[in-house]
Order: sequence, then C-alpha cells, then structure tokens
Amino acid sequence: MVSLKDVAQRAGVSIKTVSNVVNGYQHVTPAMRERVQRAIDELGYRPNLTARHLRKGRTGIIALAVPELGNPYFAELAGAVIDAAARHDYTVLLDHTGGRRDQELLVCQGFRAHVMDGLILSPIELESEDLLARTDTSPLVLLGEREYDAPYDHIAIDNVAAARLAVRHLVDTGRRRIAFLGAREESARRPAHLRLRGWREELAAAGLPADDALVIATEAYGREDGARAMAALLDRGPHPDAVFAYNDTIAVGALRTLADRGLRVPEDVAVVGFDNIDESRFAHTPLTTVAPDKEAIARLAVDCLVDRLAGTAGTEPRRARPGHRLVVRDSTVGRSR
Amino acid sequence: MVSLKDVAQRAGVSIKTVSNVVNGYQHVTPAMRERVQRAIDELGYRPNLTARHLRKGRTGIIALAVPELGNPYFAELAGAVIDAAARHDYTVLLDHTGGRRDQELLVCQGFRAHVMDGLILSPIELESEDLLARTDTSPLVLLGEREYDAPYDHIAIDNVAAARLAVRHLVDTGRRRIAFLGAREESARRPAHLRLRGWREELAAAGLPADDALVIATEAYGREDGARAMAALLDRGPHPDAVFAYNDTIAVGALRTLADRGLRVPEDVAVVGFDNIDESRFAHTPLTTVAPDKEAIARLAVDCLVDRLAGTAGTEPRRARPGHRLVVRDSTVGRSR
DNA sequence: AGCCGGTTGTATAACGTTGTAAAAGCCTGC
DNA sequence: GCAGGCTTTTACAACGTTATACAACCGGCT
Repeated sequence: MVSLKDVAQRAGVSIKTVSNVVNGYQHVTPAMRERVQRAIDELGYRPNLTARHLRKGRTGIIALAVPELGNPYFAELAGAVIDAAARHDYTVLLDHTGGRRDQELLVCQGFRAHVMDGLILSPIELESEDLLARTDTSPLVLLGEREYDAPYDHIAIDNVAAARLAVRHLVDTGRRRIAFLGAREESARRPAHLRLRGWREELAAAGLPADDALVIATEAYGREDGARAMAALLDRGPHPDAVFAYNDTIAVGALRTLADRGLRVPEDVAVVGFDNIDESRFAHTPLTTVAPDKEAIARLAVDCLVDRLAGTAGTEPRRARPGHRLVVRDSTVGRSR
Repeated sequence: MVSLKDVAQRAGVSIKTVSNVVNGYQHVTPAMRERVQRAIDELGYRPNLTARHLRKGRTGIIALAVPELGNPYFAELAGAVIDAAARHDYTVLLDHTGGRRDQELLVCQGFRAHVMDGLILSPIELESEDLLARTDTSPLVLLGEREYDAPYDHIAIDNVAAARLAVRHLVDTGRRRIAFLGAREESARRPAHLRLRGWREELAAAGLPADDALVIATEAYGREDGARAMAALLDRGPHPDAVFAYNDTIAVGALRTLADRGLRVPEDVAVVGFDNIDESRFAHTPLTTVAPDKEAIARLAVDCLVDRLAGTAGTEPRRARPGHRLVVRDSTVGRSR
C-alpha cells in the first residue's frame, strides 16, 4: 500500500506537492510535475479513495434500492440509473428490499450512512409516517407509484393517466368487461394505488361498471402471481374480455394461464401490461403495454439527487413527471396490426 | 454531523470510551455504558463508516461486475450475490460492463480501488493477458464460462457437461439435426467456448455430424439476437429439428421467430435454453433449459472472496464447480410431459 | 540594492475512527 | 494501611488525504 508520503519521499518533495500533482493543481512547474509523476509511476501509487472521502465528507456513491432485481423492470431501471450516475461520476450501490417494509425502513434510515451520499428508493410498503420519522439527513429521492405526504423529491410518471390510456385503448377496441390484475389487498385504505384508480376512472368515463369481482389482488408482482390471479379471475365468474395488469410480469403470468385454459389472446381475452420490459416484445403473443420512459426516470432521479448533493436545489420537494406512451402489440389487436 | 468527540464531551468521558460502547467492548461498567448510550441517543450519533474504513483498511464493500443487468440471468444472479454478501455483512456495489473489454479492464484494474475490498467479475471480452497484466492487488473472483490462464479463483458450472446434457436430451428425444445458436464470431480462435464444445462433443458421441451450417454466431446474447439468429438459420438451408441456444434469452428470441414462421415447438423444432431464468417457465411454450445453481454460484463466489479477504484461503487459485441440472419442459417434449 | 506582486512549494492541522500502551480505580489479602 | 493484581478508562498516535496559511523564490520595477 503506497501512499502520498512514500511518493513524496521518493521524489524528495512534500506530501502536498504530490497531492497537487495528483489533483492537477495549476501552479506546479512542468519540471516538478514530471519529477513527481515519475515517482508515482515507479511506485505504482493509487490514491486512497476512502481517505479522500473522509477528508472531503463525500463518497461519490449513491445507493439505489429497488424491491426486486428479479423483476426485469427494476433490473432495466437499475442499469439506466447506473449509466446516468456514471455521467455525473457517481457510483451506484445497489440494494433490494424485497418490497418489505422493514428493509425499506432500514435503507431509508441510512444504515449505510456515510458510505453513500444519497439514496434513490423505490418503495412498496413504506408509509408516510416512516418518511416523516426519518432521521438520516442525506438526500432521498423517491421513485414509483406510491405517493407520500412527506417533503421528498419524487419521480414518477402520471400513473393515473397512463392507466387510463391503457384502459381507454381496451375500450376503444371494443372491450366491455375489463379486469384489473395486481391490486394490493390493502388498496382500499391506501389512496395511492394510482393504476387501479386510473382503471376506475376510465371505466367510469366510458360508462362501464367497475365491478369489484373484476379486481384481483396479488401478493407480489411476479409472473407466478399473475398466473394465479388470472386463474382466480376465470374461476370466479363470467369471463372478462380484457385484462389490465399492474405490470408486465403479472401480464405474462396471465398469458400463461390463458394459454393453459385454451383461451385465445386477443380474440377471447385482450391483455395489457405495464412497464414495457424487453420480454413483453418477445412474448408468444407480444404484449401491449404502457411504456414509462425508463431513461428519463433514471436521468431525472440522478439529476435530482445530484442537485441536492450540490446544494443547487431549492428546499421545496420536486415532482418530476417523466413521459409514458402506449405500445400497442398483438395482445390487444392481434396480428392485424 | 455529530462525532465521537461530541458524544464524549456531552457524556463527560473520553472519546475512546464512547468508541468502546459503540463497539460493544466488554470491559465497560453498566453505569458507564448507560451514561454514554444516553448521550449517543440524545445527540443521535451515527458512526462514520468512512472513517472506520480508513482506520481499518477495509470498507465492507465488494463490487460485482456483470455484462448486462437487462439480461435476467445476471439480474437474478446479482440478487443472489447481494443476499450472499449480506450474510457476511458485506455490501455490494454493482457495475455493468456491457460486455465491453475496455469496461471490463477498467473494473478489474480497480478504478474503484480502496472503495471496494474485492471484486466479482463476470467477463465476456477480457483476455488472459489482461488478467496477467493486472496491477490492482485486491482479490478478484471470476464468474462464468470464459476460462483463463491466470491465477484467479473461478466459479463456474461444468459448462461442457451441462451443454452435453442438453444436447443428449435432444438426441434422446429423437432429434438429429441440432443447431447451436449464440456462438461468438471469434470462437474459432478461442478455446473457451465451452457450451459450443459440449454441443460438438455430444453430437460426436451420438454419431451425428456437427455441421458448421448449424452454428450461428450472434453479436450479443439478447432476445433480439436470438430472433435474428433463428431467422438466419432457417434461411440458410434445410431446417433443423432442434436448437440448442447459448442462453435463455437467445432461446426466447428463437421461439419468437419460430412462431412468426409458423413452425411448431416442439413438433417441428425443439428448443433448449440455458440459465433457467424465471421467464422461461412462463414462455408460451415453456422452455426446456439447463439450470445452473445460481444460489450456489453466488454463495461460492462470495465465500471465496470473503476467504481471500480474511486471508484464510491459500495461495492456489480455486476452481469451484457449482451444480446444474436439466429442467425439461414443453419446448422439447410438448404438453405430454 | 531594495522592494513588491505573483507564483511555487511546504508544514501543519484537520476529517472521525480504532489500536496501543499506560494511567487510574478498585478489590483482596496480608 | 498497603502491595499486588485485577478491571476500567484515558491519552495519543496512527490511517491517507486535502485546506489553510505561510515561507521561499523569482522577476521586474523603482
């Protein structure tokens, strides 16, 4: 482990001079610069970032906590965040919370405080009161559908509008009995289930009944959950002619069950997902889906955090609304497209 | 920012005593412990990990560099590594290299040296010479199919045997014209393309010709690459009756093309993938695939790295061979299973 | 020659923590 | 009442870096 001191000794100069060379300080004569550089090269010196961090009070690391890396949406998003952070010379420390409240709390309470300068969190179970009780002072940017009464930056597409867009598309293509897959059990008391709200609003606007029997809750948001939810829906009563899923993995699970039951998509049941993960494009029946602008989400989140870190952001919490669009594929309109 | 000094002042004791309390040092009287703890609570003290890291010379962070988070295999693997690391109280810093050599080099040259204690790298383009030229001294554990003549720990399933298992299954179910999708252009000069080698060996063992026209190279390993490769294969000449894909995403792409061309799976063409990503189970025709034991891979990699960090590992590079098995689904045997 | 403004290099003190070694306190047994 | 052996607490020096303030130097000008 070679330090500035060793280099300084070798070059016969002071520690600070070496530091100046390393940091590209202006007022160093070319001769001196070269002399020091030679010593650096000879000894193979590498700056100790930990020491630098201690001294500077910042680490250049931001944490990203998502529910589940196994969900392609979050994996793809994480990739985008890593790239966006790299453009600001930040490194990303990745965590996954499993969507469990205790884990989310732990992360947002900064159990890795001082290792990371700030946090981007995509919460599932976290409550407003948890955020208000937060003692950690490092900047926090929230991602995703949940809405909070807490003074933190929040990046999320307009989920209600996006959901309405999807449901509208189903209505426009002649569907009348449109189910929602992937509600939370507790969504009744939560004001925040925006996609479900969008579904309700658009059905109302179309003059269609938002029958409770058409809403299926799931434990989590994976393919298996989707498959089970679809089965439950079919077993429950009269078949729907369309399904709007909370996300693409649930939709993929639904496709699986529909295939198993011999129902044709979209002829018997149309399916719309949400997230536009790469997998959806390649599904046997390519999936119509709402495509949030992942790059924009990642970029906005990182920009927001970087602004906070630089202190150039105001005190007001920011709300950013990245774009979204509907990607129409076979699962709603068939190969006729 | 409240430090040990502040707490010490408040409690009227020395800094070291506070440190002792924080670290659960044995010889502290209950009275003293409580007094200090009160001061800690009152001031809301949180230890500064950066300072601790500097002092201890270790950060408790290990880096994991995978080619592409968008590939579910790596996303799932990353999740497993994060969990395995957490069990050793390590935090994971995640990077993706895009499978580009320059990025892989950068990572393994330790451009984040001193931030991370060690590195787990899943390389694609990296060459043995790059590894031999490595100057960074932090422990490095390699993952994946590539083999190197360099003294580093390597965790990988027996890819040749696994590939042979897959091909054998195809042979056993009556296939005679078995293609390989997802070779590298340069695989000729690379000794390391083990799955392709397994394909060759098993065909030879079965007395079937390993026709070069049956080997399709791809640029990358995504679904799109698989779709294109399958199209190229079909356009090239007599149709194969089976396809063994380098990984599941390529296989999924192949399924897409087969469906588009009106070919039935497995009646016309059987398909086998590799990785057993969750998606494969839910594909329209559920995919037969080789399932590497991801948890074992993650666990072994982390254990290995932790051993190196603790200095309890010998000097010999280790080779660990986590298990694998063949998961048979519809894409080779149909719904008859 | 002496002075002055600007440049270039240096000594020292932090940043917040822990390890070491020594000091202080407390028993016990004579 | 005090030596001797514990236990508990403390002072101080690191870890490797950067910021601050200051010393040294170098021309060019009076």
